[in-house]
Amino acid sequence: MNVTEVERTLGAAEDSCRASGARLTDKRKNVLAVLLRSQKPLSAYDIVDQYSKDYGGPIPAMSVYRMLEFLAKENLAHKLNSENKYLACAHINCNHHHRTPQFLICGSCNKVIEIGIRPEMIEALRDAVKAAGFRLQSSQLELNCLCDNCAKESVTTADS
Amino acid sequence: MNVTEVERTLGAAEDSCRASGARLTDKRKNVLAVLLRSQKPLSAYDIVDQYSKDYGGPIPAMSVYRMLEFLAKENLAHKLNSENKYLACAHINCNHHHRTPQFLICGSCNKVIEIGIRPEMIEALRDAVKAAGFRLQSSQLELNCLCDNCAKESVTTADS
DNA sequence: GCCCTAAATGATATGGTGTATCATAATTAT
DNA sequence: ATAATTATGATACACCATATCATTTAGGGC
Repeated sequence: MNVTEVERTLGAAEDSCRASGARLTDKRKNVLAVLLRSQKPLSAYDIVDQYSKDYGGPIPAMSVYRMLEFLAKENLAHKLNSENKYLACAHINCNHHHRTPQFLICGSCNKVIEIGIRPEMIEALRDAVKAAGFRLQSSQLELNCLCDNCAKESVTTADS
Repeated sequence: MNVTEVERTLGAAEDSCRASGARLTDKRKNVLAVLLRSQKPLSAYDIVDQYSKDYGGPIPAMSVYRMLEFLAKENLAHKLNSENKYLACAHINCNHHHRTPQFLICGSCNKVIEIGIRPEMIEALRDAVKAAGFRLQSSQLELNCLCDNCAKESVTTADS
């Protein structure tokens, strides 16, 4: 995400927090900015490193964890449970109604995209779970994939 | 799983390994037995602890990781990526054709069951992923759920 | 503005998780 | 029997996550 987009998204994040009465402090905003500028999901310690590069001073890992927790609660960031990494929500700008996201994770280049699977499909999943004697609590899915780019390369590599 | 069932399942595991030319050593079998006797998924270090209780001596964590890797490759155990825990495959005995499993994880009591979602649903998921420019690599899903038992209790608690 | 309270951040310590590396033991094949 | 492969042990270390207590900062009522 380029600088302009980051700025605009941070503005939207501020609006969103103002609306919900949450305090988007400077450091929380900086952590969000680090996520927004990253092309890939980051671990808490990745963020610590990048933060100190971007903002000229260290930040305690403990604080980063807390800020990530805050951002997740405000729906400004998501946690990838399968990787223990974090990424900015892809819809901070949009006025989309917020649905639980699904993530496609490229196992080769680690690129991740956030999608929204058709609600009917989620409902079918919910039914299947119910039939097994459980209740679906979260429809956040983290799917192990290859992006088309890496899929193409692996074919090329295999052929050569 | 009771003692008799464990014995029978270990026998099936031996058959399976013999068929594939893999070596199910005593310790690997013991690790599998620990998983079979457990009602819940175990971390590698949980297994280290339980192993030393059950077999009267310590086992290096490093070895447990390697044995789990072996068991997973032989489809005798599965890894829950979202929890970094392991459980025995539910179908070692059955002659089921082996499909990629899906797991329902109770967020309250940590009970986990292994299910097989209808292939058509998996295909629909695969299509949705493809439409987003990715290819689904694994159909192993780990779904955050409540088991009916815990769901009932939480309702009761809420009412009282 | 001042004080009080609550919220946010910092500092430190600690435990759990996972892997790299090299050494040793056991198994298999020739 | 010996060599090669595979399995296991031992040690070290890096990373991940949280608990705890101290300190700073922000907001609300006066």
